[in-house]
Formats: sequence, structure tokens, C-alpha cells
Amino acid sequence: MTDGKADQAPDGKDGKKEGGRAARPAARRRGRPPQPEAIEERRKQILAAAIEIFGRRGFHDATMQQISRAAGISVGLIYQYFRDKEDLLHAVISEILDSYLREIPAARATQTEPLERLHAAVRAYFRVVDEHRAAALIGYRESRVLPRARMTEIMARERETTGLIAESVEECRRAGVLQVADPELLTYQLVVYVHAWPLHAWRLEPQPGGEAYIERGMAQLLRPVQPAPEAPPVPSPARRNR
Amino acid sequence: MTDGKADQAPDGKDGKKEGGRAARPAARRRGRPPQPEAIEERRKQILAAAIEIFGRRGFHDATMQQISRAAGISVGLIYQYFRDKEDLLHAVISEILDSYLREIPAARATQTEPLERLHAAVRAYFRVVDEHRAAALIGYRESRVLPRARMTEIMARERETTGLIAESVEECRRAGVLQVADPELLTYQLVVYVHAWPLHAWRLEPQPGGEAYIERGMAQLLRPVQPAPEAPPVPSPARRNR
Amino acid sequence: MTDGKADQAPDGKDGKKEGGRAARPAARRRGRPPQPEAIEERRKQILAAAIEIFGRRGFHDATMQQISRAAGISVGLIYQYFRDKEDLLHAVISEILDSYLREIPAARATQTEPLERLHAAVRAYFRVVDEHRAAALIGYRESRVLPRARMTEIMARERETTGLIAESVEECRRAGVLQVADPELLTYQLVVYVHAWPLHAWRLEPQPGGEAYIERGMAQLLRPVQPAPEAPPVPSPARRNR
Amino acid sequence: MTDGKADQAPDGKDGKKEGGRAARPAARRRGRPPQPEAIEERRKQILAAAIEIFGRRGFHDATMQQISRAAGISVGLIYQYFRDKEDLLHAVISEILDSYLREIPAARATQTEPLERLHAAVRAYFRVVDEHRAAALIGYRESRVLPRARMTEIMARERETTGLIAESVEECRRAGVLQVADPELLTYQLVVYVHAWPLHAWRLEPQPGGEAYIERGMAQLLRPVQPAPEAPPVPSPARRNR
DNA sequence: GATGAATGAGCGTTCATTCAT
DNA sequence: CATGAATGAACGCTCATTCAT
Repeated sequence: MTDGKADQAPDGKDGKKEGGRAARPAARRRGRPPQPEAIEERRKQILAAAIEIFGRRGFHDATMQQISRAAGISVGLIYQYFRDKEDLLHAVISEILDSYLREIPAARATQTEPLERLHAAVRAYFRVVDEHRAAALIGYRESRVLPRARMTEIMARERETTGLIAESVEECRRAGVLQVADPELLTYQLVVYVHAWPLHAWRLEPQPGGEAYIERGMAQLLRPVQPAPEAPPVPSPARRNR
Repeated sequence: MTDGKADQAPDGKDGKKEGGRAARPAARRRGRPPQPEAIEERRKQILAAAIEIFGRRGFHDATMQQISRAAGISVGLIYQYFRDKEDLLHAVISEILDSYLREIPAARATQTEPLERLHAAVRAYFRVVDEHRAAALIGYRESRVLPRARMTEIMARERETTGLIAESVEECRRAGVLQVADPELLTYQLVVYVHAWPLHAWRLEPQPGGEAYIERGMAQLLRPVQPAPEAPPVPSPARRNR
Repeated sequence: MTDGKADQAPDGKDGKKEGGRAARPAARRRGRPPQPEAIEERRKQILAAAIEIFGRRGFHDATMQQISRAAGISVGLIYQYFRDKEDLLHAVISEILDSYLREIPAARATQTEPLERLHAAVRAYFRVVDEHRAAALIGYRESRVLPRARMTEIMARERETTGLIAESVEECRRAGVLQVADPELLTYQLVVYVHAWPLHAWRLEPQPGGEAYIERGMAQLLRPVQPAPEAPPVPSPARRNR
Repeated sequence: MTDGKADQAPDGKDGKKEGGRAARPAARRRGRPPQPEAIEERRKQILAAAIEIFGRRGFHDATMQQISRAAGISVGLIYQYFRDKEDLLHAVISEILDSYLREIPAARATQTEPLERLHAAVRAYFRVVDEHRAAALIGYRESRVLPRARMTEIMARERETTGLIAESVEECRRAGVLQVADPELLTYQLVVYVHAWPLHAWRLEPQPGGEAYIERGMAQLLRPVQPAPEAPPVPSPARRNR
């Protein structure tokens, strides 16, 4: 006997499946499902499993075997939809980026007041990150595994996303409901705050739920820059330098 | 500075290092006495190499072979100082946490004004993160590879670090130089902003150097919470903007 | 069950191991053998195993596992000496080509008479092919697996080998002991006849041993072109040639 | 003829190709009776594709997928006509052997002079090898993949083919137009020379076309054994029919 | 102490083969 | 009859870890 394959126990479970997504046993289908929409469904199915597993173990510790199991299919089938593991990673990141670009504009559209629109945008941003939790981090965490070309493309779309937030900030500024000295930085801080959620939120004492987390953060990040009724806003700390 | 990479220099100095470990069970006796300090130096040497390599390729892509090469020793020798690769990772993270706990108090001690002390603390924090760049991220990025017990210990020390910043914030609040409604959140945002440096800074347009990055961020994060109303703590009223 | 792989017992035996080469159990060595000559020995050991296995099952059916087993070492170790399976194939072919270039000149040097020298050269050529049996075919059989650059290099050395035979033929012609209208073709036929040994010899009825095979072939290939003592074997020498 | 590689064209030869498949459009009917001849046509279609692909990439590198694509059908269908890949290989070899046994006698029948008949036989042999190029080698190259029983059967038919050449040689001997000391060996050398074409011809300097290759070789292989004295040697291939 | 050759489990990936439709 | 999505065994290769020297 050569192998020693081991062959994995069904799953490692972990209790906190969190979203309950993934692992759907997948009707053990066989034969005819090539309907053009079925193929799209398969992709989604695999993608969901990949998001789940990548998110849970990280790109490197995730095995294709685990992903296929989570998707309820065989390993080989994954390779009919994705060139290789790296391609799958790229697809996962793309999927998340697509969510941003889909959800944020939709959320903004539900509001008319500039400040409301900004709030809606950030909340939508946050919701996507929260839904994909750890997976949303993959992009940065494992960025080095992607070839430069793909990285560049991803960063471009990431900037596009950021641009949506920036737009809302700018909208507020123009409307005079926000007195920002450095709009770009404010956008940046909002983005960073959102992304910090899965990574750093444990540091906050009254362990916040996502809802509370985002509201609390926005309140503090945006409040001071709102035209304080009477008092002049930022006094400018200026000089300060080493 | 903010440099990057390089600095292979073991580090050392301080002498006082590690009081506890000094117990040094002797052990391993054979002919050669353990040479107590030589042992400590080897550790440093390996740690430095590990920080370098982990930082550059990430935990998973780093091989023990690469680390040994970077340290100028053989693979086998690493295993005389660290149980396994994971143990080495833990040691790397510990090393960084030690730096925080060493550098931040030292920096605070150089100032007397509360606000100055806070600035100094954050700058010191930032400097450590910057120096270890990518390596500083390892902790979170690869956190899942560490067993829960170690994770808990690390988080505790991380909180200790955060506590140092929180203390300075509190100091400012008590001194009335900062009107924070939510001091804990402010601390959190400072911490997150610092850690975002190696991960998200590329999003900022005028690609900032480390120096500019931290000053710009602190200005915006701290400015609004300073008691602007009557006595502008900072003279120059200047709108300060781009 | 698909395979039928059989999965090999340490060896497939076959009875007619012929040369007894290969498979040497390899002292299960560990630790210090880095003497520069020892490394060369390892290479030889692996090469021998590869020749054996490639020869027996062909490049594609040979597994690295089988080769390592035949060499009495672990798979991993092979990769310390050869980049990958293809590199190993290239090394095997190179090894055989080197043998040609080493053995043929040596054999020619043992004789002084042109015809004797030619005989010696072909016999030496044959001996190398015979020793490596099937493996000698690998080059052509699996040529497509090698990148073009390597193929070109191999063909060049192959031509060099052929050149040695051609030289001997020419020598005979100049000495008047061989009346060849088309020396190049004669060389070609000798080469082809030698290489046909492992591939086609089964077609010959009185299943010939290698010794008999080569003598019989040379006799027929060379006899007619020798200046028949009194009566020129071929009447019209001239015409007919192209 | 004899061309070089390329020929991607689905198949080529025969002309009828393509149109044949069209014949049976209707179909899809359901109750369709097996159509005995249609079945045979499918086999041919698959066989042609297999020869093409096996010839181009070799048995191991050829995938069933590629073959099905080349045949313009689905993978599954191949398995309705051939048990497995190995069975397909066997069929391909059989097909070639059948060609030998069909073409050689036909060619001999076009001539009456013994020497002419031998020439015609070898040329026909060569033509089949040339047409199937690489594929003709498969038998030997991949012989090891076939179970012993099948190998034996193939070798028997191969010998039958060789027997046809041997017969012609014998014919010549009996007719006194060839003075062969070792007729079997001469036959063998002719066979080997023919098979060397796709494998070794690159060694010949004025890279010969197939036509030149075979004539040149036969001239040298047969000339010396012809009773030079009175009878004009080689009947001159010139006329060359077909 | 130090070395680095040696090991082998485990992963990504391919592809012959099956079978529901 | 035909399809091609689905399967999963098996292979090439890597790399953490060991241990004779």
C-alpha cells in the first residue's frame, strides 16, 4: 500500500456554522442538468462552498476536497467550473466585489437625503462584509497568491466600490450637511472601520452585534464633521508634528 | 523612516530581556554547558529570520528551509529552539506584542502633556507595526492556525496593548483636552487605523508615507473631539485642508 | 474497480532481470552522506532505478513511487536530485547518450583494422542499447514529452553518436575494404538495426540472443559491400545511386 | 503524401467523409433499429479519430475527450463501441494490421515479376505505415499497456504481415533473381527499415521524402543480393504504378 | 551543539468511466 | 441511440519534521 490517503471524515464541523449556508447535500444529481441556468447554479453552489471554506480556514488551509464536500459534489466537478484553486479564489473575491457594486448603489437609491444615502451605503457595504465575514478578508490576506494582473484588476474594482462611498461623502459635503476637511480620509476611515469588523471587533468590550457596531462607528466617525449647530467645528489641531 | 524590510540585525540590546525564562533548566547537558546567553541570541536570530520571511511570504508560503537560510543556520537547529512551525509563529507574534508593550510605555514616558503622550503612544504603536509590516498582520491573518489556548493568550496581550492607548485617551479625557463621548471606540478606531496601514493604505490617493499616514489619521480622528468651543487647544485656526 | 494496477510488490520481478542491475536495497542510509561523491552516487542510484522502471513500464506508466521504491529511497529524495519527472527522463536519456559517446570510441580504440574498428563500434553501440533495453527507446517513444529545446539537444548528441559509426564506415571506404555507394545510408541501416533489437527482434524466428543478433545483422549488412576477393559482387558499381 | 504533421482536417482521405454522417439525419426517432451498417460506420468514425489522436499525442497523452471531439460525438458513445481506452487501442492496431493484410496482397497482385512483386509489397507496406505515421508505432510503443493475450494475437498478425514480405523474398530467391543467404534476415531488415521511417528518418541528411526514403533503402538492401553478373539488377522502380 | 539528507503524509489536479436523462 | 455532467482513484510534487553523524 502506498497511499495513506486518509480520506477525510465528513467534516470537522465547528458548531458555529454561523450562516447555515453551504453544505447543502445537493440532490446527488446525475445526468442532464446542462440547462444554461443550471450551470450558473452550479457555479453559485461551488462559490458558496468556497466562500464558506475559504472563510473558515483561509485559502491555504482549505482543501479542494473540503470545498467539494461542502458543495456536496466531487472534486473533479469543481474543475469543470474553475481552472484551479487560484481561479476559484479569484472568483470568490469577484463575487464579493460584485455584491458591493450591486448592493451599495441599490441601498443609496432607497434614500434621498445625502446623509441618509451615506448611511445606507455604508450599511450596505457592511452587510456584504458581514455576510461573507472572514471571506471578505481573503482578498487582502491571500493577495500574494494571485498574479499581479488579477490583483490589479481586483484593486481597481475595490476602488470603484470605495468610490461609491466617496461619492456619498462628497454629496454630503456639497449639501453642507458634512464639513469634511479631508473627505478622502473620511471615506478611508469608513471603509477601514467596516473591514475591521471581522478582524478586530473582538477588541470592543460590550461585544457588539453587527448592527450596533456599524451604527456606533458611523455615529462617531460622522458626528463631529456635521456642522455643529453653533460652535465652529474642527478647531484644527494642525501644527503638531514630531 | 518607515523603511521596509531589511534590518536583519538581531536586535538584542536591552540586556534585561526576559527575566522569567532565565530559570534555564540547564539541561541538555553533555559536554557543552548551554551557554545561557548564547541560547537567547540564537532564538533572536531565528525569530528575526522568521519575522522577515513570514512577513514577506505569509505563514503558509514560508518554508522552514527559507527561514533557516535567512537565519544562516540549518533547519534542524530551528527545531532545537521551537517545537514546530506553529510554535515559531506564536513566538513571532509574541515578539511583536512584546515590542508594543516595551515601546509604547517608553514613548509615553517621553512626554508630559496628555495629548502629547497620546500622540507619542500611537506613533510608537504605529512604528512597531510599520517595522514589522506584513508580519504584524500575521497574527490575525493566520490566527486560525493557532490553537485556541494560544489565541486567547495572544488576545489578552493584545488587549493589554490596546489598554495602553486607552489609558492615554482616558488621560486626555480627564484632563479635559479631549471630549470623547465614547473613549473605547476612539481607542478602537486608532488601533484599527494603525493596523490598516499595511493592508489598506494603498487606497489613499496621494500614496502616503508612514509618517504622513499616521499624522493625517490622528488629526482627523482626534481633532473633532477636542474641546473646540471656547479655548482652541490648538492655536492655528486654519481650516487645514487640501 | 478500474485500475487493474496491480500495485507493485517491491518489484514486479519478471524473472529475466537480465543484468541484475537496479533495485539495490540501498542501505537505508540516514544522516551524513553528503560527501560530494556520495551525492553523485545517489544520482546514479536514482538514474539506475529510473532506467529500470521507465524501461519496464514506459515513461507514462512509471510512477515516481515505483522509481523511488526501485531505488530503495523515498519519493521526496528524488526531487532533491531531479527537478521533476521530465527532468529525470531527460537525465536517463542523457545517461544513455553519454554511454554511447564513452563506449563507442573506447571500443574503436581497441582495434586497428578499419573493418575491425567498425565492428567493434557497432558492437559497443549495441551493447549499450541492449543493457538499457527498452529504456533506450524512451527517447523516441516519449520524445513528445520533452520541450523542444531539450529534444534538439538530444538529437544533436544522437547525431554525434551516429557520427562515430559513420566515421568508421568512412574509414573502411577509404581503406578500400568496403565499397559503399551510399555510406550515410549504410550507417543509418546499422543504427536502425541496432535500435530494432528491443523493439522488433521477436520477429526473428530462431529467437536470437543479442550476440547472435548483432553478428548476423552486421554480416548481412556489411558483407555485400566488401570487395569480393575476385569477382566484384556488384556488377555495375557506378550507376544507380542518386 | 508523406507530408509532415499538420493535417488537422477532421480526417481527410476518402472524400466521402463528412457526407456519410449526414446521411443518417433523421434518426433521433427513438425506436430506431440498430442499423447494422450504421454501427460499422460509427466504429470507423471513432477509429479514424482515435488513429488521428493516438498518432498525434501518443496513447497516454490522448484523452477520450479529445478523441470524442475529433470524432464529433460524445464520450459516452465511444463506450458503446469499445469497452475501454485499451480496447480502442487494440482496435486501432487491428485496423492498421488489417490495412497491411489488405494492401500488401493487393499491391503484389498488380505485378508478375517476382522482384517487381517484392518492390510493390514493400512499397504498400511503407504506404500504410506512412499514412498512419506515428499511429503505426503505437503498437510497439505502447505494447505494454495491452494484456498479454492481446499482445500475442497482435504479434501473430504482425508475423502474418511479415510473412507476406517473406513470401515475396522467397519468390525472388526461387526465381533466382535474388541470392539471399539469409532470407529471413533480409525480410526483417526490410520491415525494420520501413518502421524506422517515422522514428529515425530525421537522422538522414538530405531529409528524404517518403518516396525517396523507401526507394533508397530498398536499392541498398536488395541490390547486393541480386545476381549481378548477367541480369540487370534492380528492375528500376521507375514505372511505379498506382 | 549543528547539520542537512531523508522521509512520507497530504494536497492539487487529471481523466477514464458511468449513468440519468 | 446519444449525451455530457458527474465521479473518484491515482499521480506528481511539496515541505514539515526527524535523526544519524
